[in-house]
Amino acid sequence: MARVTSVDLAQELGISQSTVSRALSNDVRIAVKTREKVQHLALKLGYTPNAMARSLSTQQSKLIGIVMSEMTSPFYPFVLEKLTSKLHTLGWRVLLFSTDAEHEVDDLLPLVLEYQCDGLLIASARLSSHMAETLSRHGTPVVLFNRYAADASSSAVCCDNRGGGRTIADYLLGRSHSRYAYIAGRENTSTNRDRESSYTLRLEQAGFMVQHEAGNFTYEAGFAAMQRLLARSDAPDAIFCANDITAIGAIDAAREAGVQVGTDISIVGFDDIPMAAWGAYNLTTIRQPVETMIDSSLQILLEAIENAPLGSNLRFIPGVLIERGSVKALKTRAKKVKS
Amino acid sequence: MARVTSVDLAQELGISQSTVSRALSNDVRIAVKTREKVQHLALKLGYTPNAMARSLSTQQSKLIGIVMSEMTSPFYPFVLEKLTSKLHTLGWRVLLFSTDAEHEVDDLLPLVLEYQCDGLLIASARLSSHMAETLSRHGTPVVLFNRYAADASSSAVCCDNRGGGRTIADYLLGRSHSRYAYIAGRENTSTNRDRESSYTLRLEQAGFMVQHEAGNFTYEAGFAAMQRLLARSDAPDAIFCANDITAIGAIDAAREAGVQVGTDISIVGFDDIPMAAWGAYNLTTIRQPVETMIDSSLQILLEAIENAPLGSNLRFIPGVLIERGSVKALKTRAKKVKS
DNA sequence: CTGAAAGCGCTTACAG
DNA sequence: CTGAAAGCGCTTACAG
Repeated sequence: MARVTSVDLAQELGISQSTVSRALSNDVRIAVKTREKVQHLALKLGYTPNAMARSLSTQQSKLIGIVMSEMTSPFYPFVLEKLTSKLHTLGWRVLLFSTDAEHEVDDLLPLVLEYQCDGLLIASARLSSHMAETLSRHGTPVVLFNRYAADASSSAVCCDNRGGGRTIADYLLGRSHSRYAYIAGRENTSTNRDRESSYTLRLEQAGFMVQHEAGNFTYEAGFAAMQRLLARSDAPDAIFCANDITAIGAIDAAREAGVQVGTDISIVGFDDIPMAAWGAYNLTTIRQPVETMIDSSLQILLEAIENAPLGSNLRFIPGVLIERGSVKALKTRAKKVKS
Repeated sequence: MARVTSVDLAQELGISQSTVSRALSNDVRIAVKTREKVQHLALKLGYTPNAMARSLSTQQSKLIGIVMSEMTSPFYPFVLEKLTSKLHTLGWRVLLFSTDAEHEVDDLLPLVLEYQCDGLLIASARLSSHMAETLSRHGTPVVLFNRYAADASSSAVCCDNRGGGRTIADYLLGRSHSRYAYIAGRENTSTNRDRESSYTLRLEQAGFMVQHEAGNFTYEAGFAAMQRLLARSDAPDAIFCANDITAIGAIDAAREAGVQVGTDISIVGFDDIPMAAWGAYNLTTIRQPVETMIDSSLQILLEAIENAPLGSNLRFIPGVLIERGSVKALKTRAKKVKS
């Protein structure tokens, strides 16, 4: 019942505890026979090193804190899963914190700090500059996933949302629609802002106005926004939604109203979550380069842990347009588009 | 840069470190003035207690390990989110481990043990009896979420899958279908077995055979299984799918083949994930009592942590049938059913 | 190659 | 109410 410690091993073997420690850590100069003896006994007795004690002594916890909200939206679980399993194989453990999307993560940080996380990854939550500063004072590197700080003080890796917005605008323009709209995500996110502003700008350059409907990245919001859009006298025939879930809600609303998606009207999403490919939706969207984003974040974070602070690092990774069936087909006599 | 410790506070204040510790822990007999002085300084200097040191000293980490696979399936993220946020408010932190569903969690356990988790929650992964034993030797309580060990050696809380299977059989029988089928999940899970066996048994009692198609809890498997089913000369008109995602795949396959779900054919799922309510699917299903399951698991686990081992504890919580549109309407002249 | 010892930052009897 | 001290279980210079 009482856990076996390195002292127990030492006593049993009649050697010093430091020797046991070295035998187990496997890399210091040590007699092969001693090492084998120790490791053998450790195995036999089911010895498990105490990570807390080790951390205290080495001053590193081998813990990465992950702060995540919206775990429930289909995009993030995938991220979380990949992140954890990659970290595990690299020898790190993850301490998970969840928060709701509206709030900044300030109240969580003390907890992260108590557990001496060696690094911190924040997905889909905001970090006040005050906290960014606390972290840097503690020497804890942080990288933001899929959003970036207004002041660019923290490292971040994002999908190139502006590029994506532009791509979609061009794509839609190429199909000669007449009225454009955007169904938004939460307004205070860089993700939403970047997607919208780039899309809108491009369309305006081409001489179109774009209608804006509020949303919050959810199915329900997409559904409701679409209903409002359809109720207008100047209902749009080309709609870019802040993310896939929103687009799926919009599609269901359109259908319920009897409008044919991909024929009467075009709807585009962003993310390429699995549901986008489901038969009922067949949604044209921008695929987020998740794997690359994950690898990138990890690389930046671990690098920062190794080599101490090295300033902030922003990375924008381009997504790719996935053409499916929710956009009207290209007309042969389409009007010419400049890009 | 160097983190401030209780010794720093003590020196600054000219008092002993033990007094600082007591002032901060907030509950021992201590002079009010001293306490205030200490807490004030702590705040000012941004002191953060070191949880590693505390754990080492108190012999409890305040860490709960959560092992989860299939994080990517829509059911689990919700569970994970709830679990973490509830644990947080109760003063626990969560150490997250992910594994793939096929494997047992044996290789992860050493890591869990190193970090001295006070308790362990395993969702959707199997635990070998050898490991269950190791855990109990270490005195680490464990509860399985949504599955149970064959030997019932570990505590577990599950949805009452057998009850659910029966409910669905009865419901379907009440609508007078003529040929029944089951699209399975992974065969080695208690969840799949319980849902299928109870469903099948009930139907057989009523004099029907049930066709079985293989699956693995995924959209793709549901889609493919449905295609196989439809290709048969004796294609079924009532299909229970191991979970909602499978059912959704099945619906898309049916539709693609031109069969009307809810009219020509009935499809029922299990879980009630958000997508089940989406307009395109409108799936009749059994709602898992997730909140209750979560509360129950937590209760059992935390109780076991407090009061040392108290044997295993199995809890089955009934789900509730959510009627939507994927099942044929009740015929007035339906044939009589005994339940 | 091995041992004795200090130290990581706390908590908590034990005295006073 | 406070302090001195031991102890939690490791790692890692420092000697030898």
